[in-house]
Amino acid sequence: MRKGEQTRSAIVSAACELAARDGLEGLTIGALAERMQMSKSGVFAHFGSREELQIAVLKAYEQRFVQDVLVPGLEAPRGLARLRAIFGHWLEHTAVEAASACIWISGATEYDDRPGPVRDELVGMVRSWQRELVRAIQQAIDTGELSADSDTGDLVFDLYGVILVLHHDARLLDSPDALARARRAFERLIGSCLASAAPRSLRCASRPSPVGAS
Amino acid sequence: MRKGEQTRSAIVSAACELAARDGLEGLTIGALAERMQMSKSGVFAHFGSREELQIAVLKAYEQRFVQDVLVPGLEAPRGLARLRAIFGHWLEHTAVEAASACIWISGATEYDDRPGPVRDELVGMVRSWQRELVRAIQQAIDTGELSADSDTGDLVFDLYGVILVLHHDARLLDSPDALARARRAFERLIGSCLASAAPRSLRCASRPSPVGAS
DNA sequence: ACAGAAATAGTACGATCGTTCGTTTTATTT
DNA sequence: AAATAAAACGAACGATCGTACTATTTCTGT
Repeated sequence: MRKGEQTRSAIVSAACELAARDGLEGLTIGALAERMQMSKSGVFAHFGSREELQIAVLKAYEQRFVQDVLVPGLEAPRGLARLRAIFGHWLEHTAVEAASACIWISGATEYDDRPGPVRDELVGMVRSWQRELVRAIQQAIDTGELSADSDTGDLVFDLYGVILVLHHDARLLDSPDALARARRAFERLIGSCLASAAPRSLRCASRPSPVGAS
Repeated sequence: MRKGEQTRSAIVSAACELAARDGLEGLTIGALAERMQMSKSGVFAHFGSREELQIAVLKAYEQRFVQDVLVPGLEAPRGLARLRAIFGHWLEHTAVEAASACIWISGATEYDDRPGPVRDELVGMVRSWQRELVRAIQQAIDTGELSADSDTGDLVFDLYGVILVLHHDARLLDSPDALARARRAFERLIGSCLASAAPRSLRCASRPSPVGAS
């Protein structure tokens, strides 16, 4: 009963790499078996269906994502520092993994028109992550660092956009500037939500000069 | 000699719809033939290979995109008005087509790790479109409407991010607020680049209250 | 209307897909 | 060490993939 779980997790690990390259829909049991130097049926037996394999990959990815991005972020104190830390790790996760794609992002376009258990799982994970972001933002509002009239939904929307376009430009367009642009975009977004000293009616909009990102 | 081109364009048109649902990699000649009520070989003969079919779909999409977004945008006078018009049409194109995906966006994640002629074609189109955006932004700087120290590359990056996250949230998450959030994000981005009366050193960042989008 | 060309159909191929089933090997427990 | 359970294999299934080939139909120019 122990050997099984061991190889199963090895299979899932290899499947994550394949799915990062070819997408969850491009993940095939045959290719996975070859990579594991196992028979197709041997691999298949661990999951019972391809869908179960895809869901297992998604769950493994979420676990790693949380471990890489959220957990280290939670070490920073509540408020703007934590929000910066979380987004910083998210940026790094996205940029470092410019070599291997994010299956939440590739899965988004694969499954936005494909109902089923895999899509449901994916949507649940993304929603859960966005809820986590809302919480971090709200805490930064509660500490008074971000302005009280900041729209948390809008800010999550904007932050997610930065990650998506970073992923897009770095991977598809091979843009070497993408990470720097993403950092500046983040700083500008935060800057526009800062609870500044000036009353709102006196404020005006401008692009802040680049400042060191966390 | 005429019937051929006629049915070929009908095939491409149908292929666009299939590719919007299943992605360019999910597009199969068999499904396309069935939808056209033709034989596989009959469809195949028009292209010679699947890759050629995919490229034909990409070209057709670009043509429609330019017709829907750029051409109507060019009717507005050079400068901020034109930039607003172009982005407005782009938003509409993305949101209205929330029913059918953008194959540039889905293709980005499909081909960012898959070299070949299809990817090359896609990258060329996206780069070309981003160049068009840079031009529109530069004109808005030249007219003095946007501040001279605005980074056109950064702004294109940010605008693209807004479109990507709109596509993401509207289609995967079924978010009804996505379009409104995208409009606000655009207004904020433009606002941060406006050549305001105050000298740069006196400016401070803030989220502008929502204003009517074009 | 007829000849020639263009367009479509039909059939088949090898490959790969996810999946099933019975067998054999390997690991665990008694 | 023997008995039992778990795990991996091997072969085969029907389906579908893109593509090659030849035949047949349909269009087109005269």
